[in-house]
Amino acid sequence: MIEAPAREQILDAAEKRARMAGYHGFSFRDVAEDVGIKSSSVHYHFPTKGDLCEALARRYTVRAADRLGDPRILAPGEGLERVTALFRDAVLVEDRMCLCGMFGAQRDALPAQVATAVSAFFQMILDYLDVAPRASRGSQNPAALLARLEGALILARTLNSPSLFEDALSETAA
Amino acid sequence: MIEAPAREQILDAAEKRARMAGYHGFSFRDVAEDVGIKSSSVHYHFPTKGDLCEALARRYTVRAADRLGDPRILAPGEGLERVTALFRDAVLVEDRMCLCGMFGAQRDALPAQVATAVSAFFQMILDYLDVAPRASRGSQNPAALLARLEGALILARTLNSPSLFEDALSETAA
DNA sequence: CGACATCTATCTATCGATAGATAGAATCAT
DNA sequence: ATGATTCTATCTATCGATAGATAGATGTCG
Repeated sequence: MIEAPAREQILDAAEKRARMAGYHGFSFRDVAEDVGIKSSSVHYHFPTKGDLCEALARRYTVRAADRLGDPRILAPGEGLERVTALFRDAVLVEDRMCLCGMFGAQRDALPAQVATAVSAFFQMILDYLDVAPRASRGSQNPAALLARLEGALILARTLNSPSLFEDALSETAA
Repeated sequence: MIEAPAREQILDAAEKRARMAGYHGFSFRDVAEDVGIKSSSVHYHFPTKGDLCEALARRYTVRAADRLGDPRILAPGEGLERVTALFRDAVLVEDRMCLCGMFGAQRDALPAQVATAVSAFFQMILDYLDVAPRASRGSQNPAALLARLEGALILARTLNSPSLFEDALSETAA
């Protein structure tokens, strides 16, 4: 069993915690204990909390973009499906909030470097949906879909009802 | 100029901060300084942070319900309009996140009493939309609208674009 | 009425715990 | 043995929370 590099383990632990409790809801010590090292070692890899959370948001964005792939080569409607799948996994598989949805809600309380990285995530998704072929003319505007996905995540998790996530994505009442 | 009761001033300050930074993003001292008293005086009115934030969520729910009124006496489509107006004011007038959207995102890191009060807010809105007359048959399912509003709030604020809020509410691409 | 008691709301001061962050020694790997 | 990494140890600041004192309003009762 090959150990993941410490830097990645730190990011994994920090992402998990940030997606549960938000920027101010976890500490260097929390992350260090999760990984099994000392908090000063976390500071070695990420000098400040802003650095750590900026890296978090960037990695989150890159991973999402990788999974989404090139939007120009998709069948009509598939872009929408792929973005939806990202958020469906967050609630059904990971049972966590979207990292950037969480940070975005707290944007007034974030270091600028983190807020910028979070903006980049949203812009990436919006651009992707804008370029991806639509299923029908005028269907699904990017901002509307993304907003609904972020909100559905909050709703389904708060009311403890994963099925509410799907409800919130359908046009007609449940 | 009649001073508002200390309890209300405390709730006002705490709500403002909670809607900017989340549950862990503000302290008793922050609130106390905003009001111009000592943190121990805040504890007098709200013994624990859970008590304070539960009161926050309850007041938030009552105020929203008051403003929404009785859904049964509304014209078709007006319920939807009224709920939308609530969130539009949050982004355009108050420039703050929805308190319960913020807390909901952090539900894993909240005292149970707060999480329960937040659930009650969402349930109140969903019930309201469910009872209010729809504009057309099968139009707008409650969970979909509420999700989109919460998400639109996050999106518009993160990307620093109030107009994105309206974009996210329209069906067709901007 | 006047004296005593209670209540309300705030204060000062402090608690133990934890926050983010840093310096410098020790250790590990190449 | 050099550079990368982790450690021990510590700092300052702040966290939520509590204790005890106080001032002033209110209430009770002889």
